[in-house]
Amino acid sequence: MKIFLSSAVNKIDAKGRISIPATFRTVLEFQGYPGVYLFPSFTSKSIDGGGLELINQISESVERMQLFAEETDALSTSLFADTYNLSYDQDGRISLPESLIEHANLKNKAIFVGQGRKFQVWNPNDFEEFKEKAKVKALEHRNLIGPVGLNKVKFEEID
Amino acid sequence: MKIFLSSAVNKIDAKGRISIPATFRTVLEFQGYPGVYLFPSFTSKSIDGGGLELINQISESVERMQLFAEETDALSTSLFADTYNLSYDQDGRISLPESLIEHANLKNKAIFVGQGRKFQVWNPNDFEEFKEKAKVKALEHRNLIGPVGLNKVKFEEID
DNA sequence: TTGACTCCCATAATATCCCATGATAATCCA
DNA sequence: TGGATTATCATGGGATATTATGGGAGTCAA
Repeated sequence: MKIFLSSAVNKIDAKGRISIPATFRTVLEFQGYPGVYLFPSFTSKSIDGGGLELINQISESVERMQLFAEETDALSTSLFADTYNLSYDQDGRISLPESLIEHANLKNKAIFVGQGRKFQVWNPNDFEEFKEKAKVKALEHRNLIGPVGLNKVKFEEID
Repeated sequence: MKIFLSSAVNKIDAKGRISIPATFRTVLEFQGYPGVYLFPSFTSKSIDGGGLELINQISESVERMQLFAEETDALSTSLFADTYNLSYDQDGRISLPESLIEHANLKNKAIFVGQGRKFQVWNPNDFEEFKEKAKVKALEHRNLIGPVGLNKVKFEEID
């Protein structure tokens, strides 16, 4: 199984384009579709991204939930209304929609952060901040982590 | 799998025409028919829209209720009487019927909102309101969804 | 005629295609 | 092994295509 690993800072050029890291494109194409799915993260000022597998998981779970019509509308709106399916050009670049740029506070650089099944896109500064805060939190919970000193911290969102 | 994703605000021009977003047209045409099905939403002041797949799903579920002939009649009447099958011109525009415009309180702009297997058309202002409420409602269900459900952060040591 | 509705064309903004470059990484081979 | 060649990648920019939208001209019915 191929997953999204490591991170990379790329430029947003004058036309608003940004390269998706080649390693991420490999994963996306492995999933059977030459494009990427992006939506604002619910929990942070960043963009969540993934391929076919991610979007399939989401829509299947919506279908399976058997909600009342009203709730289905509400749920599928907040899931799909801000989700974009962008196909990248032959150089691997996409142009991000305005609403995602705003949500993630992106200027002229963005960092792609691998997170296994999905990845995130951050303003590099905001991500550093997030990392710092997370590290502090981790230190507070040091006793849960183990006997050895904390060298680096790996961040991963789980359900 | 092609589904209705993302959202776009388009203008209703002096002649009453409005463009269906190109991405939505792609989905509609993928479903095998160059046209769109529209009907007033039961639960909100908006228009429900979709292609062949949506209308097939609806008629199938109506037929499955044949046991209760009377109610089926009532239901199918209210479902189909206000459903319009509009084909768009070569520029991708339709003219909305008066009854739908009224139901959705449309003025000179409308937002097309992707919801997976269907989409909705709203007055942009009304939609903003709905979206806020939808977010709250959706959060109640999000933890059941899976990979993007209410995320916690997991801390883990690596070398 | 008038008004409603096509079909067709014009346009401006944007997105995409295609090629060039410089930097870095990978490969090769004497 | 080390130096040179080749690939790969991110990025810049010109050319082209697509999209939303405005408006003209033709059709049809009342």
